[in-house]
Amino acid sequence: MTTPEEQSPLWIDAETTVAARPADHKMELRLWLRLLSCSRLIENDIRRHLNAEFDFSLPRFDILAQLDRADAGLVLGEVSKRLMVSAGNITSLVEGLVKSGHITRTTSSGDRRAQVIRLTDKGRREFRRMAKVHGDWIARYFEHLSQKDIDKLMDLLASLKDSTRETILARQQP
Amino acid sequence: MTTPEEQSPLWIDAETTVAARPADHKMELRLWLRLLSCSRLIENDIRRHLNAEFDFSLPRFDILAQLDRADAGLVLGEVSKRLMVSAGNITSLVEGLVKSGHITRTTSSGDRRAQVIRLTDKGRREFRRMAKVHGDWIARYFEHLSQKDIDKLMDLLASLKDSTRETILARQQP
DNA sequence: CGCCGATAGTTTAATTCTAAAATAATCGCT
DNA sequence: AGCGATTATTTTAGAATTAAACTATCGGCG
Repeated sequence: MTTPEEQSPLWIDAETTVAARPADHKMELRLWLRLLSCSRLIENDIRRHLNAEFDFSLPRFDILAQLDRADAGLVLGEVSKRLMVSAGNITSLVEGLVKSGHITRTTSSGDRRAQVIRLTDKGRREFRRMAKVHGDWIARYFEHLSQKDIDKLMDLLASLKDSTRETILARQQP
Repeated sequence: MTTPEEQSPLWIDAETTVAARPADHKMELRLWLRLLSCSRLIENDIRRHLNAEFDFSLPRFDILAQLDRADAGLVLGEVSKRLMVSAGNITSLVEGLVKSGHITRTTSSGDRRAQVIRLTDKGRREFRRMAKVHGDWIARYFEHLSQKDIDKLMDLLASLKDSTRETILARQQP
């Protein structure tokens, strides 16, 4: 409680835990920034590749990727949720993908508010072609990590995702 | 090294390593998607908060954050590099921050091409006020993780960043 | 049935972002 | 000194993004 911070005071005992430290949160901030920079580094590189080699944008690719796993198609809201982007954003991307012939869009039979989108044959063909190369790029970002590190990272990120979700939820219902 | 992937084919022996496996790269792809979703989850939440509580945008906040650590100010290119966003993007954000009185911008004395930006008193004051709360938000995303997990995650993300950089560099010079 | 709150999408306005071309200044050489 | 390559930034055109207001539909309940 009375503890000075980041200078690593050696006299901190085992009871002086995270919660008991003063609220500087320097460690967590650094962790977040590190996470963000990994993410941007990779995302930017993927975007550049996709543009350069296939003349295709990353958000468009992301939508096709969601659809490739969903044979029955997906409702727009579901796509929005999975990609974690706003609903309004999906509308125009979908419009473009319909126009370019990669997907179809139909009103759900059960619910006339809902729009279901599906890959066309062309869409699936082109997505698969890109996805093959895309998988190779991705794997290379991790190629200097051991399998053990990769497994551990998987675990930790799963925990982080859970932790974050919980935190966000908790704040919405006090 | 010997780890089977998610279908757990028990017959894969110890020699069937990453390199020897067929090039599906499923594991790496999942890892990347998990990293991305942690990142977006947190980033979106921070953005919402900053907007709701301070009526300030995340990219603007990010620029102030860089400047708060740099008393001598920063050259635009350096800001662009650190935030990993394109140079053209910085130009207009800086313009806005100058207009709102949070930063100043002067031509570098040594190099008339370069523009140096610095926090104004107002900018520093307002940034610090926001940063205090911001630090608290961030810490909460990690609050369900042990200190050990946080440390491990720090390590692994550092390795990943290195690995990724190496991969990206290697591709540019064959 | 008929209203009412919730849900699915779209629209709108404004911001953020990128890639690529243009501008301007510096640096390294000869 | 001056030329050519490099570097720092700006401009441009267009895509992606969000929040918030709006429209249409659904589902439940009196």
